[in-house]
Amino acid sequence: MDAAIDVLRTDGYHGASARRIATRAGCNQGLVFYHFGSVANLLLAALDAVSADRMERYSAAVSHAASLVELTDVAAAVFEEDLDSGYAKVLVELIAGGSGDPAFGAGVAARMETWTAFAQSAVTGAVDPMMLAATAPASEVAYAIVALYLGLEMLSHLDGDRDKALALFGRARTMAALAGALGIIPTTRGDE
Amino acid sequence: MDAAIDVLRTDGYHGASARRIATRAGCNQGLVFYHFGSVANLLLAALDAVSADRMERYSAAVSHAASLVELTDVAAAVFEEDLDSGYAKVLVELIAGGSGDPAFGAGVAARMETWTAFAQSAVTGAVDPMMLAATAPASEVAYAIVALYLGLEMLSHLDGDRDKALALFGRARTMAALAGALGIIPTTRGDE
DNA sequence: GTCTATACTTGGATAGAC
DNA sequence: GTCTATCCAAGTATAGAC
Repeated sequence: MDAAIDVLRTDGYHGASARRIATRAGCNQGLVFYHFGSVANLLLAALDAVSADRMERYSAAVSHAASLVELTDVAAAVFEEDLDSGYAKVLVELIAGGSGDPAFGAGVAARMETWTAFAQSAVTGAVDPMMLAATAPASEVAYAIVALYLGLEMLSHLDGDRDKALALFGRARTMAALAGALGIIPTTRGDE
Repeated sequence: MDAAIDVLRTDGYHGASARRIATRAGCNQGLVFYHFGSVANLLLAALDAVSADRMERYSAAVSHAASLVELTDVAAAVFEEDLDSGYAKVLVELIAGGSGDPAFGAGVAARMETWTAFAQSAVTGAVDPMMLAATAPASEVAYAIVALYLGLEMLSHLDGDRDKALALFGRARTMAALAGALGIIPTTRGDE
């Protein structure tokens, strides 16, 4: 499974064949089918591993953020981690590659809901309920955040330029600080 | 080329082989290589055709929008068109599938810049320069818009649910109307 | 320009020895 | 559980007849 993640990272969905993964893992190609039944199952299992790993990191980072400004800081930090570590590529490759096969796409879609749920809880925890009521429900905000995050990861590793995306995180930070200074939003967040 | 677009739409990047495209076009597989040299070149040519087609539609729609509210309306309309017509799928498949091959990815990335440039001109045309100066430069806004648009298209055709994305466009419309009513932004836009 | 035929490669998946 | 060996399908690309 580590080999599957590694191959996805370096060779993409297209290159993630049973043979290549097995070679990377230093074992035989037949074992993929013995243990996972199919390559698609192995890739989904790899996605689960990556998701669990990143979710742990995200949860820890978000729980330490006491204000919206700090939240934008951790968002920028984990975003950069995703790009540097190649986890972003793994996710994007699977989302994109999987959209061809309906069954595989459904599996990926189900795993994305974990992330929208996480984003939603982060939003409700960090933003004033009054503010949400005046603008948009947390579920919509969460969906938009996940979509934006995904789009930024795609564009960033497509043109190999992470600076544009990081500039946006910096911009969000500035605006959050401004909103806090103006008293529009609280500078510390309440209990979740 | 029409066949290439059609195959990308129905079978995705994975299924877009020379054989299948040729079959769809009712001709022979060898012709792909005679006319385009490789499958990748054909796909890039198909992307150019789709992009030109959609750009024409987008430009016409945006030029008719006289206010930010109307701009959100046309954005929602063309977004739904993209999903229904399958153009969104073509784009997403190529972006995602192409990220595996560096050369192909570079070709796709170059074609994306056309869209960020378009988004930037739409932003500068529709938003008060004072407002931009106070928040973020048009280039950053444009990049964010393209990323969000891309992410929404991916998520929408991944889970087969366009309602969540369309709800966001409706929300943007409401907020634009609210901002206009409060006098934060002008209700009609100036010359470009 | 378009076709047939073909060489070559790679991939998914299974059977069976150990 | 892991290996070798193998089958079969599908892909890219080219050569050559027409």
